[in-house]
Amino acid sequence: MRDDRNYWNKLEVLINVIKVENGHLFILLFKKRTEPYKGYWMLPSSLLFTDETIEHCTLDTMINMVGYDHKEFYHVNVYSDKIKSPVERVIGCSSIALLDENKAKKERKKIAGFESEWFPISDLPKMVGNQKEMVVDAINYLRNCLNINKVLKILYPQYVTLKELQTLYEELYEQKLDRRNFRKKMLGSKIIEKTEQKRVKSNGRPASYYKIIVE
Amino acid sequence: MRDDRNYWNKLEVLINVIKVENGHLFILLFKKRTEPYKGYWMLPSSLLFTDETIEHCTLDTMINMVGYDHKEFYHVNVYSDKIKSPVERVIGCSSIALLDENKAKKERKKIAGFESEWFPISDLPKMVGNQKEMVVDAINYLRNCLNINKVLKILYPQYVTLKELQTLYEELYEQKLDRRNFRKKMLGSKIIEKTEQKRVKSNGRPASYYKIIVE
DNA sequence: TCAAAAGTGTTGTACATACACCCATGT
DNA sequence: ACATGGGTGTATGTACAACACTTTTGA
Repeated sequence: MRDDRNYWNKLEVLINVIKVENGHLFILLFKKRTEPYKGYWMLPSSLLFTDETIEHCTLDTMINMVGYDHKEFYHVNVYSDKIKSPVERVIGCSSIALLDENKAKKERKKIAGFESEWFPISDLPKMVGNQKEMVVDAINYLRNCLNINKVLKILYPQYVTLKELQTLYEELYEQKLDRRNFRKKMLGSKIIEKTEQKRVKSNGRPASYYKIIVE
Repeated sequence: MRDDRNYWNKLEVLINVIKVENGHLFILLFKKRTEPYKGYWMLPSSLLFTDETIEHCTLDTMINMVGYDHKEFYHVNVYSDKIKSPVERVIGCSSIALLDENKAKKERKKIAGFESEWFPISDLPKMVGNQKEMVVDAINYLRNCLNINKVLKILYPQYVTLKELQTLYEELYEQKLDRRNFRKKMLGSKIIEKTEQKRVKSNGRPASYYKIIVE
């Protein structure tokens, strides 16, 4: 039992909380108020208790630190090489939480003592340790490993305009698309369906809302 | 420092060592010789030392337990919920090692005391704990997350026949393909290039060898 | 000369691209 | 009436699917 000590390690879970707004992706970061890295931004995270599952710890962090009632997470990667704290090595276990549009707009409970802000994924602030690399990994995971249709269904549980979808595709895959061809492709692929509702605000002609139909 | 104890956890790395033979994928497993799960098969694995990186531990396991000089690994997932040992929870950190065809044929040093065998990925034996699920996850990762062209380049560093490639595609994506269309697509996609060499053995007409050209 | 596997060509269809004009609304 | 963004159609090219016959080898 004594030489078990050689195998003790600390872990923390880190969450890439991601929302969409007008087709643009944003990530929720917290400002660090103590040294080291005072003033830098960081992912929401918690240390993993002995015998606790990573899933449990992630959920707990989401509720108690981030303030969303959200249960679906996607594991991205594990980081054991970079040293965040000068005292000891902590293994980082990073995941993605994809918020649906309505949840992101309304439901968050702000937690006292944590200054937080949404950042566009294309314009991240200075971040603690190797966490910027973690965010890049998470976005790549979103892009390459997750099924785009399911992602859309999660982000837009009710309805969405074609403009928003196109912006999202363009941002995610980093290429401009022709509006007319994009529309044809989306409608032809049977993953969206026109509704009778229309967007109310808007400058020019009101856009129709479409429903995402997957599975 | 004392209450740090609440955060101590044990980790083990596990490796899905995968090779290809005649277009079919195989995984290397070891037979467990002690209870619990005596006689069941398991992934090569080691406990992670304090402060050791996962990458280092994985490499070490590859050399000392598996017997290949192999350096490229792809992280798949982390498992903290299932209990493999009745005594305490160990967090499993699983990765893939894709062996190139020649290495898999020749270079392995057998390690004393470990009975091992290659199993087709479609026909796994009874396995320790939740490890069969880990293998399924790894194959899905190979299928969905890794770039197929790079995978081919790794598996076949020198040359390959179109038949082998087609078998591999069919096994990985679980669908039959038309031989003529497959050939046209591969040759048109510029990822392979005909060589002057031909396969020597073979029953019927000898197949040309093709070189995989990526990047 | 036969069996076994490799190699080749044509045609129709579906999908992607490129591009220009009309429509519904708020100001 | 005009500015703003939404919505539509057509022509062309490219990629893929379906399909049957010929070639090269070993036995």
